[in-house]
Amino acid sequence: MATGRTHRPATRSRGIPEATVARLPLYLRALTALSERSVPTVSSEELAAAAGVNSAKLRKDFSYLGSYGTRGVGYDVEYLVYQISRELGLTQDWPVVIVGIGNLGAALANYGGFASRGFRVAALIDADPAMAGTPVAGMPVQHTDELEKIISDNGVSIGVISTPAGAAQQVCERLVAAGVTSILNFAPTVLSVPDGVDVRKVDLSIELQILAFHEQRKAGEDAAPEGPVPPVSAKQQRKGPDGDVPAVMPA
Amino acid sequence: MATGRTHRPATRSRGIPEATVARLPLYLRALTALSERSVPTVSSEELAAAAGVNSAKLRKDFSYLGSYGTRGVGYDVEYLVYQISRELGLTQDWPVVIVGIGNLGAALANYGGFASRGFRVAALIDADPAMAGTPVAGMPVQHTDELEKIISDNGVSIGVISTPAGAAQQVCERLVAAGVTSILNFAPTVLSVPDGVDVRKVDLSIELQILAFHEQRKAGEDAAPEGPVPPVSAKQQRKGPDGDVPAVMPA
DNA sequence: CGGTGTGAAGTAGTTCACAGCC
DNA sequence: GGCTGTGAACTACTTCACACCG
Repeated sequence: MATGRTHRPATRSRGIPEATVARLPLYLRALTALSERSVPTVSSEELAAAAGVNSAKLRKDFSYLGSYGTRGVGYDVEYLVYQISRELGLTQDWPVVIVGIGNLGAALANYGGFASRGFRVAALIDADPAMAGTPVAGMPVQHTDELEKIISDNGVSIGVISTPAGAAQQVCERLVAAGVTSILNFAPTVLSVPDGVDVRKVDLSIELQILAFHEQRKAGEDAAPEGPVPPVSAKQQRKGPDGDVPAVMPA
Repeated sequence: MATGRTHRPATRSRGIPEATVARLPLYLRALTALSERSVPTVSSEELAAAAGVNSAKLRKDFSYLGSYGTRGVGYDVEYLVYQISRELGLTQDWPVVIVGIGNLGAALANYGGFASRGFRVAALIDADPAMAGTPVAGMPVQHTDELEKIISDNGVSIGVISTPAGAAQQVCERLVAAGVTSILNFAPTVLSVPDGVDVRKVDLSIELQILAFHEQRKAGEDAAPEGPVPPVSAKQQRKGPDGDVPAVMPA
């Protein structure tokens, strides 16, 4: 999964578990597909399969929202789409700004999945004056100087950061100062934000590293390559978890 | 957090909890930064702050890898960098292919964070013959026809899918058939794969939807807009979780 | 002392299995 | 008969708090 989060750990919003919230968009996507094919109802089993989870989990998840199904029948597709959309807050319009219009920022600006879910790209912002004017995804790129004005004029509360790592914290602070309270961070840095501001992090290289970990396991335990980095100083014993770390790197 | 995962739930790789694995790249990044500033040792407290977690969690995480710290002192930065890299399998070279060179694929191809961690982009693949030859990030884009040959010639075991949703499952199947066993999926679809293949999913719009959920809470419970979608038929009672769902949408 | 390493306690999330309703 | 909704059991993860060691 994409990863990281920074959350007030108390006040778990109105009793819906975080893990459930994270799956609602998945259900919503599956339901939307069914809706487009004019399927009137689904069972938890079918919907779970489409969303890639098991049916007990799905039923438990829905039970936090209310009793929206019909025993012996299943769930009404249109009705559930509406309920989940409302729960997620997608029945309203969310203006977002994207800061940092490099390759990734441009990809985000062009990404159709935003508009289709109540998210509206209110502005594209970049620090490079040379980009100003050049349209990306049919919108003009505006200069960072305008950031505060754009945020307040448009009532933006969600910001996307796709700048280089070095610029991210500073951009974050300006966004927050201007009134943004939710941030989606693509820059490979830990952002620090005041309480009350949510940060979600998407980190491409972290995802690959997690895959590499599992991939390595599949390949079987090969001998580790020689250990180039000695420890602080001579030590007596290093206990590896269960017997790797041959005899190479410590002592 | 980026999201989704598809894992053999048994065989939790050699006893390192999945949640810990997901944080190792974070620690590694923080350690690398310290290493570049030639800091010789860190305490769990300092490192935890840099990685954005609490120190108890960090110490527990490291305890799964082995006893790599020194009581009263902290952790040797270089040594830990090596241990975590090795644990994650980053001491070896991982050739990856990126399939689907649209905006996002191009962004990924240009992303520096891959190369710096043992990941090498072995090929860029796209279905559009018009793209063949046009270099992206200094590499030629190759046609999908070559996919199988590229995978086996380069011994690729990790594939990145950044195609449109409609093409993703088919691409996935070809990758798997050709020998790929780990997939990072950016397409907004649930991929189905045989056992033994890992899929991680990064979904931009899901992350925004999760933010919107929390954002909505902060704004306070406003009246929900009128409910445009009636349920299956007239019903007696709908119990919302604790008293929303005014009187509008059911019955 | 100071800071790691870790059992024990606490909390969150998942799965089971079945009562209850359509 | 079929399928939802949910307590109860279980598993995973986190946090506490302190023994132990450099």
